[in-house]
Amino acid sequence: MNSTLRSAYTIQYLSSRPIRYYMEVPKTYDPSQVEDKWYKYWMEHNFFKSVPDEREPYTIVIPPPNVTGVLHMGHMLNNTIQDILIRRARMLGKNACWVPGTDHASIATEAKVVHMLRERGIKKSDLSRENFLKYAWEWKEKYGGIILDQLKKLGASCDWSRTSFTMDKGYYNDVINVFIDLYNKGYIYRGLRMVNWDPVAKTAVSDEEVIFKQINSKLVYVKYKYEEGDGYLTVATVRPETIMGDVAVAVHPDDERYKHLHGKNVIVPLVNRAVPVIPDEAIDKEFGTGCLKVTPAHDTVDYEIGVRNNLPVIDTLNEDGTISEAGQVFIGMDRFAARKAALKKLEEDGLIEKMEDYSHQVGHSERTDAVIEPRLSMQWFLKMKDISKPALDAVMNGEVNIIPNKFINTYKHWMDNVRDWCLSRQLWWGQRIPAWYAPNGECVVAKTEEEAISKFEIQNSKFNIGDLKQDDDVLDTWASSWLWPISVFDGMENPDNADIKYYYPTNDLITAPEILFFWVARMIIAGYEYRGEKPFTNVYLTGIVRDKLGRKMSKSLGNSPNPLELITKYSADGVRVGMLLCSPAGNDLPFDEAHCEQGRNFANKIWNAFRLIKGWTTDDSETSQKNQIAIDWFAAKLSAEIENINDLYSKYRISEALMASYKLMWDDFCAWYLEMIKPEFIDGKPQPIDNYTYYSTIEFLEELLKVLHPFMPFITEELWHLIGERDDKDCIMVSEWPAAITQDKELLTRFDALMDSIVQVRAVRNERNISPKDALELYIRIPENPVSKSFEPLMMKLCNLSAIHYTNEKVENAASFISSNIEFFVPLAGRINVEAEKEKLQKDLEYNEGFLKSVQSKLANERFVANAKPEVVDSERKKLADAEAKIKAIEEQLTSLRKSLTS
RNA sequence: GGGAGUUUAGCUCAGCUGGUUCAGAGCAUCUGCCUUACAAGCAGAGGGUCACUGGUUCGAACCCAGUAACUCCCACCA
Repeated sequence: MNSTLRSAYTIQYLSSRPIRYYMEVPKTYDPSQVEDKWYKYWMEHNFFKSVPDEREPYTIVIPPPNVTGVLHMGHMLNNTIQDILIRRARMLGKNACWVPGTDHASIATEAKVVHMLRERGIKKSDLSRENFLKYAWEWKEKYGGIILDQLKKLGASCDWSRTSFTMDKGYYNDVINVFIDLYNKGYIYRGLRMVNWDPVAKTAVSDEEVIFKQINSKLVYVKYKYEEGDGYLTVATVRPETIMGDVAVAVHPDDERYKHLHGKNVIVPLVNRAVPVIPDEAIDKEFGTGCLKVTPAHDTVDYEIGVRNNLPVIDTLNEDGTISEAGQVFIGMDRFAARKAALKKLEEDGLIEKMEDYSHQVGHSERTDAVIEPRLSMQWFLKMKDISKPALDAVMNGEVNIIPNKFINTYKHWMDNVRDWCLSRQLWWGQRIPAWYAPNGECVVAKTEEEAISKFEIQNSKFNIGDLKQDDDVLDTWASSWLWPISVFDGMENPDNADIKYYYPTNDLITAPEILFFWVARMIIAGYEYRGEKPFTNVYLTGIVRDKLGRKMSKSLGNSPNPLELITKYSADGVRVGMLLCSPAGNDLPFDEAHCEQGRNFANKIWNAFRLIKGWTTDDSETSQKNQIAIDWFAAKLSAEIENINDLYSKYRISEALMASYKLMWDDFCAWYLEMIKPEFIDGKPQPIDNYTYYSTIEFLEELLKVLHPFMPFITEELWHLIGERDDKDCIMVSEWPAAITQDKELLTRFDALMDSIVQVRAVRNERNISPKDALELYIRIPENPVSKSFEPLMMKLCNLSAIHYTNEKVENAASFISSNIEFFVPLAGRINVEAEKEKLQKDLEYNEGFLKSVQSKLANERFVANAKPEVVDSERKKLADAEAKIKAIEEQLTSLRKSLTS
C-alpha cells in the first residue's frame, strides 16, 4: 500500500462514526417506506433548489411533457437519465439546476377538453372562445400537474420552485413578442396552404395526427371529351366527387400520346366546363392513363400544379364535408354520397370507360377517424431558410454535439431541405396570433387592438376600438416550446437577469429522436436568434421504448405497462436500473419487466451486503492487519473503476457506467472482497473483526453507495443513514463524488491471477462433485513464480483448503491446471477418475497445440515479421513460448496419469 | 420514392486506431449447493460460420464493394 492510499482509507476511518447495531434487520429490502420518506426529506432540506453562485453551473431543462400526459415509459427513461446526470453533477460540486415544467400542447389538450365537455353534454361550438378557455384552464389546473407529481415518485430531483408552463403569463407574452418581432424582421408571412382538414371536428389537424390506413376503393376511368372535334381523353381518379372542382387536365410534357393536346381544351363532365390540357413534370406517365385531373382545392399535388400553371381554385366542399354551391351539382350532399351520385350520373352519360379495384393509403383523423380532406386555407408561415443557418452551422462545427452522432446526418438533411414552418392552428387553446383585421380584410400585426389601430393610421385608415377583429387561430405548440431554454429563465423579457446569465446556455438536453426537428432544431434556431448563443451543448437522444415484440409502446395498443405500478412492484430504484440496463444512447429500448426484477434484486444485494457488515462486532485489541492485502486490492480496484466510470459518463455511455458500477458492487465488493475479509465462525460463534478492516470496509461501502447514488437514489440514501449517525444535512445526495486515489495496476494484475487460480480450484471441486465442506489440499509447483505468501490465506479461505504445499515434482493422483504459467495440483486421493482426467487433459492439449500452430505459422510468415509492429511480433513470440511450456506441462501430466493407470 | 441506421450467444448489447488467448458482458439456460448477509442467493459450466458473397491486407467482427432482412425519418401517385 502506498502512503497516499493509507491516508485516504485508514486515517479517515479514525474519525468515522461507529456503525449502529440493529438486532433485527429484514432479510429482504423493503423500499415501500423508504422512497417517499427520503423524497420528502430532500425537498424539506431544499437540496433540489438552485440559485446562481460562484460554482460552475450544470443545467438541464426538462422536455416539458404535455399537460394532458400521464407518465409513460418514454418519460421514465428520459427523466431517469436526466436525474442521473443531474445527481452526479451535484455530487461533482456543480451547481445543478434541473428546470421542470409542462407544455400546453394545444391540439392534444383542446381535444381532451372538447371530449370532457361532450361528456357533460356541452358542444364546443355552443361556447364562446372565452368560456371555452375558462373550461380549458379549469381542466389544466385540475389535471395538469399529475405528470409532475408522478415524476417525483421516480425520484426526479428537479428544482420544483422553477416549474414553468408554456402558457404562463410571462411565457405567453414571450411567444407573442417573438411572433411580432419575427414579423417585423420579415420572417413571417401569410399564405395559402393545404391543411389536413377533419370535416367531423371541423378543424385542421397536424400531419402527426393523420393516420394513414390502407383502403380498398375503385379507380374510375372517366372520359373528358375534346372541346373541339370528336374524341376524348381518359382520366383515372378515385375521387369522382371532386370532378366539379377540376380546372385542368395535366399530362407529362414528354408523353408522346398527348403532345398534340397541349393547350387544347377538354370538357369537364358533370359541370361541362372547358379546361385546358397542360404539361407538368409532376405527372407519372405510367400511372392510369398518364392524365391527371387537376383539382387544386382538394389535393396537395394538384394545388402545386395549379400554382405553377396559374390555374384558378374552385373549392367545392363546405367545412363539414358536404358539396358547396361552387360544386353546382349535388349541393349539400355529403362527399361520400356525392361520390356515388357522381358515378351514377357519369354512368348515365356514358362517360365511364372502366373501373378497377384499387388499394391505397388514405389519411384518417386520429381523433375522429374521419377521412382527412386536404383543404386550402390561409395560414401564417415562418421563413426558415435564413433563420436556420446558424443552427445548422452550430451542429456541423461541433458547437452543439448530438449524441449519438449518427443523427447529425439526419439533422443536416432536414436543415438543408428545411421547409417554411406553418405557425397557425385553427384552435383556441394556445397563444392567439397577434394579427388584427380591418373589415375589408386588411391585416396588421400588433400586440393589442390599440396598437393595431395606430398602425392602420400610418396607412391612413382610421378605426375605433371594436372595429378590428383579432385572428382566430393560435400558434403551433412548438412556436412556444422552442423558447423553452430561454423563457424558463425569463431571458426574453429580461435578457440580462442573473438566472439567464448564469444558467444559459444549458449543458445537456435529453430527448427522443423523433422530435429532433420539431423541437431540438427549433430551439437551436431560437437560441441563436434571441441569445446569439446555443441553448445547450449536448443533445442526448434516447431510444424509443418498445415492447417485447418490437412495437412502439402506445396507449392505443395498450402495450405500455403502468409506470407507477412498476414502481410499486419493483421500487423506483429497481425500475430506474431496469430501464437503464438496456438502453444505450440512440438505440431503441426493448422493455422487459425482467430488467426491473434485476434492478430490484440488485437493491436487495446491496441491502444484504450492508446487513453483513452491520452484523460484525469489532475488537479494539485486535491489531493484526491480516486483511491488508485484500484492502489494498479493493482500494486499487475501486479507484480504477471510478476512473472507468467517469470516462463512461464523459462519453454518455450511461448504461455501461451502470453495468460497471453494478459489477463493482456485486462481483468485486460482495463476491470477492467481502468473502475475503468475512470473519470466520469458531464453535458456532462469529469472530470479531479488527478495527482497521472494519472501518476500511465501511469507507468502501460509502464510496460504492455514492457511485450508485445517481442510479439508485433511495436505497443509497437509506443505507447512508443506517451506516452511522449523520447530522441533518449530511445526505448522500449532496455528498462528494468519489475520487480515484490510487493506481496499482500491478496489484490488480496479480489479483486477477489469484482469482483465476481460485476459480480453477473451485472448478476442480465442482466438476467432481466434492462438497464445499470438504477441505482440499493444494500443491503449487516451484521453482517459477511461486504464489505470493500474502495470497495464501485468501486462497485457503476462498477455496476451503486445509493446506498449501510447494513442490518441485509432479503430484500423482491429482487434478491439475495451469494458471498464469504456474502449475497447480489438487490431490484427489480416491476421488480420481483417471479416464476422465485423461480426457480433459487431452482436450486441453489439442487446443494448445492448435493455438501453437497458428502462432508458429504467423511467425514463420516473413511478411508478418517484416510488416507488423514490433510489439505485436514480440507478443506473438511470447505467446509461442507460453504455449510450448504449457504443452510440455500437459504432456508430463498425461505421462504420469498413464503410469498410474498401469500401476 | 429520397435519406439515415441496424444485423455479434436464446434475449439485450459492448467490442475504440485492423494485431494482447479476441470473439466479450449482463440476463436467461444447465449442474451442484437451503454453506450463519442475501434462493431476490452461492459455486461452477455450456452456448457464437461476428447476416451473406466477394475484395483489400502478412493479418478482418472491424476497411471497401455488392446482396438480403429489419428499423427510423422525410415525402407520398391521381
